[in-house]
Amino acid sequence: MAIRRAKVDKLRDLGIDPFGHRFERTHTAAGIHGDFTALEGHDVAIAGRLTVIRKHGKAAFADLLDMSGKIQVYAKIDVLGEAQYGLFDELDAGDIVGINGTVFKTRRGEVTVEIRRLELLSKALRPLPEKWHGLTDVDLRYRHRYVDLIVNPEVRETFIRRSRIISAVRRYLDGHGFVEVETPTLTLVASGGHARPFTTHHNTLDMDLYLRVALELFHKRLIVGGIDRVYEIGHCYRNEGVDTRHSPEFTMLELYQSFGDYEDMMRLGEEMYAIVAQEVLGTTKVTFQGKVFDFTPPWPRIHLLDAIKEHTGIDWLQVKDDQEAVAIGEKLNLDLAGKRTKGMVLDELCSEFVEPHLVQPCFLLDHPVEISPLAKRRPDNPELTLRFEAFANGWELMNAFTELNDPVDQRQRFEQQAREKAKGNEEAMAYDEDFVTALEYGMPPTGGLGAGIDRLVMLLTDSPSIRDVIFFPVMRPRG
RNA sequence: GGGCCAUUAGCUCAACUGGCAGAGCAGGCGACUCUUAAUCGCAAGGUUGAAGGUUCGAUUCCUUCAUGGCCCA
Repeated sequence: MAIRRAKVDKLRDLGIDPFGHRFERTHTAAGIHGDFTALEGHDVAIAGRLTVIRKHGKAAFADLLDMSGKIQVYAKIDVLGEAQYGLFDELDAGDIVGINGTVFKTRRGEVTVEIRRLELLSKALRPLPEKWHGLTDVDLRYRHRYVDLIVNPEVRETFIRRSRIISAVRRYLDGHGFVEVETPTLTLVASGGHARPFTTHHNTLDMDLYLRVALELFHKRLIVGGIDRVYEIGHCYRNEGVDTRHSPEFTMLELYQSFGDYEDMMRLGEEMYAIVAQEVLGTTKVTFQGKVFDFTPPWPRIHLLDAIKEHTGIDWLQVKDDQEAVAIGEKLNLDLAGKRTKGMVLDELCSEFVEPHLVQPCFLLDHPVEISPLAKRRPDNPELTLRFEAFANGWELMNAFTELNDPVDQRQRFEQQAREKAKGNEEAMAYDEDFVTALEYGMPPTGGLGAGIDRLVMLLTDSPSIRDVIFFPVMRPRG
């Protein structure tokens, strides 16, 4: 660092600005590789970071990295002259330069730009990590993502693909008449999801606020207001543990369609995933960590209680109360610490005995009402709801229902959730009085769907950890 | 929250059973006009994550803590 700083001073003394200005590019690295036959012998202007430099006395090679990839550049004293070659000789790996030069191919067949004019655009004061092994320490990769992006090309590819996935989702929904909306992240009540919220404080209003855990209740207010089809892709925040599939700050897609139901959402969900995979990967058969998941619609529909019966032998509709549910859970050796209600036992039963079997994309249908406080009851069995969750690889990918639009029932569901909370379920849903008021004005029958974007990106980029698809995951400060 | 593992030079890693902390790359100086992990020579680079303990002696053994990873809840 001290040496690099001295170099900066030396360059300034020579009248060279170590932190240059605008540079007009005509080509990118990948563009030159792709169009070599037409470009051979022609002049190009490129800019980027020098990642390695190989000096040979009065000539030198270097690799220049721009967002499209790498291209070799060649500096020769005969061509550049003493002054410009001297500048090149002063450069370090990591420096950012602009180059005007001529495209040619070396004797070894490498497409290269012979430098005719060189401009230093930014001096690097810190050295890049080792050129062969690069940066592998995951802690450092997340903390210094900018370095990770410079030295690990697959990281750039992953995040570019993330962007493509999200635009494909937007294109699909825009094409189906959905209106993209933005709703508050700072809220008086954090409801709509089963999670503990983050709290914060507004100073001038002197009030506590919560970061949203879901988009749902604001979207349904918009449905009440007559915006027939809405969607939002945005961050939600859940104050809970961190592992390879959970991040406290994550990206959620939610969408609501008036006059529809959960059958519409199933068709929309499977079609959207298939189309996005097709657009981004060119196939609906997705390879993830050596396994292949086939997202081609239609996905199998599995009734939740059938799956429970199949994997545990229990007929859940015969379970009368919390006490009996807990007894069943204990008999199956479930860890029910703090879980004392029918809903919590069923959740546990499901994660333990059913979800691990849901490997290929499928829909799990018709959840009991006690774990679905925002979903409409089935007309043929009011103990069940018109709800589904989509699964693949044992992961929950979507959660959707025919939305509950009866304000009286909604009020009772919130009250039931409040009782759950009183019994120790910290993830029970918060009571949102204003949302019930909205329903009292009348909400049309509506199908709604929520999906974790990060998990979709993980599947489509073959990333084993959610932190591989979030640029700057939450980290503790280094000790 | 629990278990296991890791933490040594800017980066990637060594250091046998407790006995002088080392290498490659990067960086410095020098040589070299088609290299691509360029090559060759020279010199330099360290609070071994932190604190404590055992010991004549600790990178190594023990305890606590910090950060991260994997698995479990």
